[in-house]
Amino acid sequence: MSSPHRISARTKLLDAALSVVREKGFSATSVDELCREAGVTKGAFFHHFDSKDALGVAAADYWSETTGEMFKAAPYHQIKDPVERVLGYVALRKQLLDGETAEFTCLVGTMVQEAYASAPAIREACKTSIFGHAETLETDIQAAIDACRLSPDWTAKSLALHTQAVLQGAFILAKASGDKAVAEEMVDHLDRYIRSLFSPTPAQEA
Amino acid sequence: MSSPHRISARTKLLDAALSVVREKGFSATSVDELCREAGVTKGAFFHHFDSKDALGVAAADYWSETTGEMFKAAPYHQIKDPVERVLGYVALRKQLLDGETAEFTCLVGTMVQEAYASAPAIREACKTSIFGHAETLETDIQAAIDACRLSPDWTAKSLALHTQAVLQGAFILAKASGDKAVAEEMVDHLDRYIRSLFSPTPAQEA
DNA sequence: GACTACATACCAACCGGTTGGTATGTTCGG
DNA sequence: CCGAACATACCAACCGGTTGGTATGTAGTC
Repeated sequence: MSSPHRISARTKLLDAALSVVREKGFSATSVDELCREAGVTKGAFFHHFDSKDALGVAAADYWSETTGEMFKAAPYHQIKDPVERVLGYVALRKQLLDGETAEFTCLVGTMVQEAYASAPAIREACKTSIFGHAETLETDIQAAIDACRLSPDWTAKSLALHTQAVLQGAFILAKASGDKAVAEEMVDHLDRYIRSLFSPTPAQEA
Repeated sequence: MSSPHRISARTKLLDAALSVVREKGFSATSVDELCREAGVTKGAFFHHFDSKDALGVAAADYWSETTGEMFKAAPYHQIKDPVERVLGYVALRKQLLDGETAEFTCLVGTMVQEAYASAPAIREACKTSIFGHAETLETDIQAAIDACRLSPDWTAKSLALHTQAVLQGAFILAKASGDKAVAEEMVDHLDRYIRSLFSPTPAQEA
């Protein structure tokens, strides 16, 4: 896997894929362009990946790994109160909406839109990435449900997925408008919704 | 515009674009395939559209028109209570999650992901479509705010856009999982959020 | 007979993928 | 410790098919 070489062509190609695919989409990105961006030749590409689709799968897995490590190391995990921990995650996601559009949007969310029907392997890798990340949130949400002694008519899993849906939708609106402020407002609504779910309401105090 | 001919090649091409682009994405859809699907030749294509990108813009506009008419004729508009009218829209969106994935997902949401950085004209057309549709909701949301005598720290516009973000995100999760039930759950969360915003809470009864 | 609405035939550029090859390890019997 | 046998990582050139786009022809309508 990790050879003692400086930086392998494989890693350079995956890094190139993260930036180029997020800017132009998967099918609009050519293998030649990926190689140019990575500074390697086409021979190197097809030495490491059987096909362009295989690169797509590897890129999704690479995305899961790198972002997974980043979220795992994030400070919000140290918040004691489980509700505040969930809100800490949301705050982090808002904070991450920085820089150019292609830099804060989601690789797998972009790819799955193009590949869900034509490239089953890519769709599966994207599903694993999104739903796997949601699972890391699910634990905290369940802890918050337990701490508040709620018996909601929604599940921790569905709320975890909802956060991902809001973020993916926010990315689309940011791309359409060219304005990340819109995405920030969507995250604010998500924050408000989660607070409402964990705040006692008259109806729930039966 | 509307010639007396049975169905013009232009319309056939636009209809073909709606289905093919939603299934394979914009750049993975070739002009040849569009022509094949529409049953016309390439000459007809470039007679009606200056370029493939121009077809993309026209398809986004066509999408705005057709879906716009559909929503305008929807029965939820006749609901008297403004809050229930907004919830009626959400219920309709949930109801529309039917059939194959490519049949209920959003053309412009799919296209803008690929074109936002490389095709400004397409991005603009998609922005107009999404934000224009949100505006039709904004009116009802504002009426609901007024009817409930709320002074919220969010705007009717941002909530209208939030509904679109949730829906777009729900489409992505449905594509990734291959399961529209996930999308339905996301819409349920949206419904719950909107109800919470228009329900009086202890904090707001000052 | 001019104009619109298409069809036919074609092209240069680019696409994903393959080829034959080299340079640099790594393995292991003697 | 040596060197044959093999593996890995990469490169430059090339291939057939497809791409978006064009040039030209033609049937029907005002």
